[in-house]
Amino acid sequence: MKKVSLKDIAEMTGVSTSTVSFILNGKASEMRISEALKKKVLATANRLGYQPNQVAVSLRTGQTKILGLLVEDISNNFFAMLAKTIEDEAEKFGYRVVYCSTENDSKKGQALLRMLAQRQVDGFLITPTSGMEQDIRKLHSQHKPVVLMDRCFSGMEVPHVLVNNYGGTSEAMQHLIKKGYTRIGFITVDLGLNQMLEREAAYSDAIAKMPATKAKAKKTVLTINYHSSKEENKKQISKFIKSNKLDAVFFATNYLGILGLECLREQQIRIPNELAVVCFDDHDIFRLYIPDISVVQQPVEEMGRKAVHLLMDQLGKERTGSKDQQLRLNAKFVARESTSREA
Amino acid sequence: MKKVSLKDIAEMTGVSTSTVSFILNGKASEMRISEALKKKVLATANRLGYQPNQVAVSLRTGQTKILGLLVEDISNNFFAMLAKTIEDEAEKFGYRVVYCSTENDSKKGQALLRMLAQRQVDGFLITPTSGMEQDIRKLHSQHKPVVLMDRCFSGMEVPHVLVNNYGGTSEAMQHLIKKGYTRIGFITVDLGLNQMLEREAAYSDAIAKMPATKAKAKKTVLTINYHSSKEENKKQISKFIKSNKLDAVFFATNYLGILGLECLREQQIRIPNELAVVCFDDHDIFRLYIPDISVVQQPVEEMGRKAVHLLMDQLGKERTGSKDQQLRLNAKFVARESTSREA
DNA sequence: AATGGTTGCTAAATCGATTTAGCAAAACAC
DNA sequence: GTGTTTTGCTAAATCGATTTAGCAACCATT
Repeated sequence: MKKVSLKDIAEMTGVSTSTVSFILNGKASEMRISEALKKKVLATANRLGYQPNQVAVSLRTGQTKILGLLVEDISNNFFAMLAKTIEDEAEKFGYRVVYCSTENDSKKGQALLRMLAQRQVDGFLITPTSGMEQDIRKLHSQHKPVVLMDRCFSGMEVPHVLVNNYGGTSEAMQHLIKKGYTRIGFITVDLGLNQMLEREAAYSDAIAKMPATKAKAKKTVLTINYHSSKEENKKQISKFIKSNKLDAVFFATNYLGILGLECLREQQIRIPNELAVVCFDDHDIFRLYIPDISVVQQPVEEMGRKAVHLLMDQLGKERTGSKDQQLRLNAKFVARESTSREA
Repeated sequence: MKKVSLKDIAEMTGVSTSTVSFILNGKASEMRISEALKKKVLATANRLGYQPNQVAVSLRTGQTKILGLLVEDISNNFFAMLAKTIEDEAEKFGYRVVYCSTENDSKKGQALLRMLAQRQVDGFLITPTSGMEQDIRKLHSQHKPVVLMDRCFSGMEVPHVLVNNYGGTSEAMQHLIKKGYTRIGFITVDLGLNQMLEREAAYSDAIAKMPATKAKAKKTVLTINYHSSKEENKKQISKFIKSNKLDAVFFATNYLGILGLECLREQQIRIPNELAVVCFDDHDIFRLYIPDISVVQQPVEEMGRKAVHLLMDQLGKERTGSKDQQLRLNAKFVARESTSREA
């Protein structure tokens, strides 16, 4: 059982490949192919189990019907969910998605972008890392359809879908302050990503605006080194919490929060009585933890869907009303037990 | 800035496309291309930023250098980890991996298999669902390289990498029995997957062999409906535990365990004092939970690597010593707090 | 000067589809 | 019976690479 090509069917039925192609692509009547011949060709195609070679189709049509999705780490829940919604949404438009993880390594990111370009993907969906700015600019200048997600570069006119990091963080900070926490720390990561900076800015502003009665409130930030070992980072976190006598801590992203929980567990620090915890970005772990952890939820599905739509706009799939090419979606604070200490 | 092709370079430098192709593929000396010309072509290729069109290359060479990976659900941690190791390992052999999730839907699984075949992937890595048997047989009979992982069909001669489900489960059961638990329940899912059946068989055998002193020990199994709602399933679990007065429960796979934790949390059942918990397959949540959950760890990395190796063997990359085409790797029980009640 | 061997490069086929332009035969018009 | 249309189909170009077979031009040999 070898592979069956158009030519095989053509030879079997004694017609030309053109005719077979027309029939199989539903252009039989348009091309005035007789009903009898159509039936015959369809039947043998079916019998032989013909499956068109997409590689050849792509070469000829110039379309692969594939989108490239570049995320930080596909095994991180946030990106896995994002990938899933994107895949489902893209399918509705007849596109497949191939995912790649950059692991925050700009060399790897560049290599992957190049690889996707060589594979002739029809469009790019990217959660960029700091080193990718040049490459993305280049893609965009070559008129390749590109959409950025979750983060972007200031001053870049590329379409993107972001989250209202500032608003979500502010909301969470208000909650902590209202609950009477005064020594609130902020733990972030040194990737220079602008969504992290926005979250930190909201934190700083919230601290600065704290009622004067709580006079001693001060900005207290720990910036974790992304490439350090887990153990080293846990040590840092525990030292940060203890030496600053914090009563609450805000983690800027989900893996920091998870690492934090691991650290608190080892240090036997009780949540929320000894320390309140909030994390940006929800996760099964936070929902299931005892006590469950207050979080700022990101609109993952909406982000994925909107991103695909922005890309389809560029691919000429003119969905109705494609107005703004740069979106910002709202994040939502969800209060749970981790921020409600017993009176 | 349009796309640059071989032909463009050929015209710019005044040579034929053949020559350019030879040079860019490192066959310059083999084809006795003069050093001067080689330099010139390389220079202009570089200057124009030439990137070969992989679609064309694939069509011509008959190789896409792409492997298709079909898993149950890429957002499930186990499969995400598996995908990651596979991706890394495949890269060493010059292959890219595209992942797809079947979501245990055999229709979707078939559609994905067909799609991957049409895209001319060079090989398949599959965690099959029960409905895929026919399709996989067909692939194998067409001499397409295929490797199954995690599960397989009895009597199928397709290469695969499995886990010693029976051994891992037995080990966990011994542990529970030694700890004095007597009313041990088993919760599985109705997908008819053989790895689940093996785990259940180990459970049953362990119960049957329990010391006679613990006379009342009886097989107590709940089979969850995969497609039921989460709420319905939680209700089932809670009823199962209460009505059977269980003192320990074994979850056959990670999402059941996670669902179980959620359920126990809502029912305010304390672990391990009221109920001991063990789950097949580790997860961040189990490691971080308070108390942390005893699990049977699967050798994910090893499975991924071995699977790629089995596939490479079929692709003729003759790694040294490719002996057995059907592997079974050991699972390891890890005792944690969830199975050690206070005396 | 004829022969043979290198050297350095190219023409053309090929992979498997799509699509444009056009051809022969039949049908119709008058 | 001749001219025009319509019908039903096909030849050939094309996408962008790889690769086989082979052609000139030059050199060396006798």
